[in-house]
Amino acid sequence: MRRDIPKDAVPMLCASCEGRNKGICSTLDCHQLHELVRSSRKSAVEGGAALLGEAERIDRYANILSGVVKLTKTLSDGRQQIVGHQFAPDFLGRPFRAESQLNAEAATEVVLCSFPREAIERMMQESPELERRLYKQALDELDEARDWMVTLGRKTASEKIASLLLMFARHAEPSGKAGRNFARFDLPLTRADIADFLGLTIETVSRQLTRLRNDKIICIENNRLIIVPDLRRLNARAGN
Amino acid sequence: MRRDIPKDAVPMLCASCEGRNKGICSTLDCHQLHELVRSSRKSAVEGGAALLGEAERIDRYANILSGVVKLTKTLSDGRQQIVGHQFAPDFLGRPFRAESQLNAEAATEVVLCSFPREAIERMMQESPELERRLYKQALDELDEARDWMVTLGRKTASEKIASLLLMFARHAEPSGKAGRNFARFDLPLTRADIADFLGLTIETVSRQLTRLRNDKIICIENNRLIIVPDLRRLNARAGN
DNA sequence: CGCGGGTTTGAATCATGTCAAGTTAAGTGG
DNA sequence: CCACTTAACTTGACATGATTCAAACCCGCG
Repeated sequence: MRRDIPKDAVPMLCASCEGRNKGICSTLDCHQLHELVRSSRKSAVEGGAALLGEAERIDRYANILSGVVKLTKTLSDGRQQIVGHQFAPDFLGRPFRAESQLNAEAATEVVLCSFPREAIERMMQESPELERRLYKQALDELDEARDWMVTLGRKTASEKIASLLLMFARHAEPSGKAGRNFARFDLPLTRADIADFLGLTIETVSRQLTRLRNDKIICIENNRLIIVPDLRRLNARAGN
Repeated sequence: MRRDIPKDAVPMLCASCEGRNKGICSTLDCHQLHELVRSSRKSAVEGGAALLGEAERIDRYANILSGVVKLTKTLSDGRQQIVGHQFAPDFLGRPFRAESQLNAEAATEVVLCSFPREAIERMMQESPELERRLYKQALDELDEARDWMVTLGRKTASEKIASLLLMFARHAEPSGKAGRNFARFDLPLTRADIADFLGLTIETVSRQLTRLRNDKIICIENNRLIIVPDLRRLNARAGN
């Protein structure tokens, strides 16, 4: 390996990186970090870009440094369903499987730090902390997927919309106190995306959004910026 | 610890146990197995029994040795959704969280081998193989949950029913060649369970089942035993 | 100015839910 | 062995929420 960089310092690339602070890299020591950096690659992609296709070979995993990624699945006749969203500093990838079972697409502009599959898998062998960290993320994603199953299976259209807004309100809130009762955020999804996520049509999404607006639960500016004056009222609409 | 049992032998309890062969215990050596056995408890519960309540403290995890467990979530007004099923030799539990976010209920008679939470968590620290095994199960469950999200969000009632039957056909097939094109199995769920899983009503479930029967895709005997003469035709109905 | 993507709105249709009877099958007790 | 009960399931008629199809709108951009 290389000698010229002090082993006890964090690589420059990582010093100010969110992945390093909160993501999976927080489990790595300086040595491991240096090793990973050697094969890692930082990249930015614009919204709408495909990151990974269904049944495609996976050769790189990545950390999401900023932006929102949507995970989708498609039926043979074209019906589509979003099965999850990932935010910084999530890890993007499905260890132990060579082929992807879903599509990953940038919903907004996304910045990634990617590394070869083998690098992560080797490091996972060496570092139980890393593996545990990944395990925990998988469990969290599982909890989340199951929550959405309830929403998809049992909620009405307007409850679905309210639930979605609530999720983004929680994620967008710039780690402001959790107790906050109002929210203001950019919806990173088109109506079509929302429909795909909630198992609805764009028309129904549109109708329910205007209903929420008429009832003064939300304000919509520029079709994208959402303002929720009273999160409790929105929560009530979400059926929880 | 005890001395009279040779450390290099598999504990009697485990010798013929499915968990030992295919479950998480397959990652443990004899020593670890002996340690776990000391605090483990084998139990059988009849169908319908609650294994774990929402927001309940978790103090024991378990291996499922036989039977089917259903995992459910409930909205405040009583609407219910099944969010997953577990079969032998799955591990039942949610590490790293003291409170359950879901209900677990025996769908059929179920035999469990349970152990204290701490025992597993300690052993997870010691054995990366065990942790990896659990991680893999979590990833599989995540894949499955996402598959069902597509079904819940985008499929019609009859496609949902067909998908469910297909899942049970796959799980029930006693590891007969995967290439098998017909199946015969006991439906371990009531119509109400099916409805709760697919986000439908029992009436719709009943109607779609009779439709499948009229179309000769399935035969139903005793309201419980399902025979599928041609899995490909069923698969076509499932919208894949 | 007009063009196109994303969005909203309206009216008609359809799938699924709701409500209400029946049916079947499995006890249970006389 | 025969009521009687009960739970699970089926079937029918009707109501309704969501989709479909069609049209209009809005707004940034060439």
